[in-house]
Amino acid sequence: MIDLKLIEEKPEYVKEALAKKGWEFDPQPLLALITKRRELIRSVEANKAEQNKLSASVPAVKKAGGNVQEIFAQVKALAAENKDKEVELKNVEAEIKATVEVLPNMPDPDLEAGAKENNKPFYVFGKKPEFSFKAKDHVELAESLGLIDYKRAAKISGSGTWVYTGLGAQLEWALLNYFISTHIADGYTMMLVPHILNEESGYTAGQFPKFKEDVFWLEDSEPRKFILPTAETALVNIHRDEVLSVDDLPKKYFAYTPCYRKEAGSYRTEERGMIRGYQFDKVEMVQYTTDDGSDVAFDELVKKAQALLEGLGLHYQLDKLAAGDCSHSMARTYDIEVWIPSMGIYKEVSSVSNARDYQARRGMIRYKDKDGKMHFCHTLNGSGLATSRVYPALLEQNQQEDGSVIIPEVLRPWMGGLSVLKPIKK
RNA sequence: GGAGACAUACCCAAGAGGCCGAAGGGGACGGUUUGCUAAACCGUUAGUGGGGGUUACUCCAGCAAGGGUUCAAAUCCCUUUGUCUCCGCCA
Repeated sequence: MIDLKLIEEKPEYVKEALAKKGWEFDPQPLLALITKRRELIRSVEANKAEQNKLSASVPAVKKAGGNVQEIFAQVKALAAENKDKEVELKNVEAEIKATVEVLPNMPDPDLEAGAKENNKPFYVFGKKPEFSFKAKDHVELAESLGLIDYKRAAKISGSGTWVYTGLGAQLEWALLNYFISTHIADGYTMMLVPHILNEESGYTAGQFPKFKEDVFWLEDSEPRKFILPTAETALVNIHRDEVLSVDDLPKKYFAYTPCYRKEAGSYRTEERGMIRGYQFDKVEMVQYTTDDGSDVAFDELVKKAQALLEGLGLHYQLDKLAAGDCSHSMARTYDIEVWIPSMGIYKEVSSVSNARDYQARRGMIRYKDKDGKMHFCHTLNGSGLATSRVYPALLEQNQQEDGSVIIPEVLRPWMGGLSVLKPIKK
């Protein structure tokens, strides 16, 4: 949520910032509502003060044997007078909220305006592997190595899914273990969270109301609940409606969960295999920081995500996203994109974002500074990492002429020391 | 899933229609005493959100949340949420 005060004080500034995200925002109607709200409050509260004063005098008047009925009538009249305005005030406040809550976060000033095409890769690790043989894509590799069963997944679930089998499952688990143990070593607190969340959690994270169609909803839960599309949604709500102490910040968490997404209509034919599915595994990092601590935290999260990929020895590029490509709730996002040889493109494996106080305002996540003053926290999140693109990249980038795939050294402890995946004979 | 009990400040807890923004205790903080610690004693300790005012200050809301009854609600009624206990079911 954008600070209402800021909109009121610098409407043009907010308007221009949102324009960089491709969002048309006309502050005038909102400003009119804010003025209206203030007028109503003034009038409604003056009336209430009058009512309170009269009511408070009742016991004394009673004791003195005065006419209490007269006071009752007066207060009743005042209340009747106020009624319409109170309703109007409520409506105006609801309207203000509805207007502001759908606005995306403002991008940081240094971001390029515009969408995807203005993203700027600014760091590259490794280089594109060159194959002296005809390279296979990851679907072919996964099947020939006996790692993944797409057919049976379709049978038991449907398209957009897969089953990790045998060493394939072990490899997936090895990746997750590698991520998890790294985060623990870096001092992050491990969390295992519920996968079914209530609506407020989606609201605070900023996924609602705008993206309600993108998640899976449970039909028979009351109130309605949804299945998390990312562990961020859970982690960023852990301290909802809390006042943290400045001494406890930053708080550093990570969680492993599968992520469930509808991905309605987004399937593209070239995105075969596990590039895009309804369910994928991800380890997610989240930090809560002070309002001046989020830039440092952001750099740390980006470096951590990079380090994970570098540990695997995979070629990737680091992208600074243009304003319009940043997530709805985010002021700033860097993507780490791994090279998928068969597709000839880089695909996102990690997205590190700084929400600044956008989520904290929605969820009333605050902290008290040394002087006892209240501030909104800043929240940040970053994947560390999603396996569903790392896995294909790993298979494809590490494939050998004989169809085998080298297992990165960091994963071997969880693979029983195995160093190479070999094709299974049919 | 069924039945019941409960929800008050940092914690425990009183409170049963006006005298309650809320007793009492603990804790925390400050002070006195003390060679230090402990103890004792004294004091402070409702945060928050929203109006108004240059300030002093003042008003409105707020006793889980949302409605209602009433001139007046922590207190009565309804709904929701959460916690606990018992029963059923179950990994």
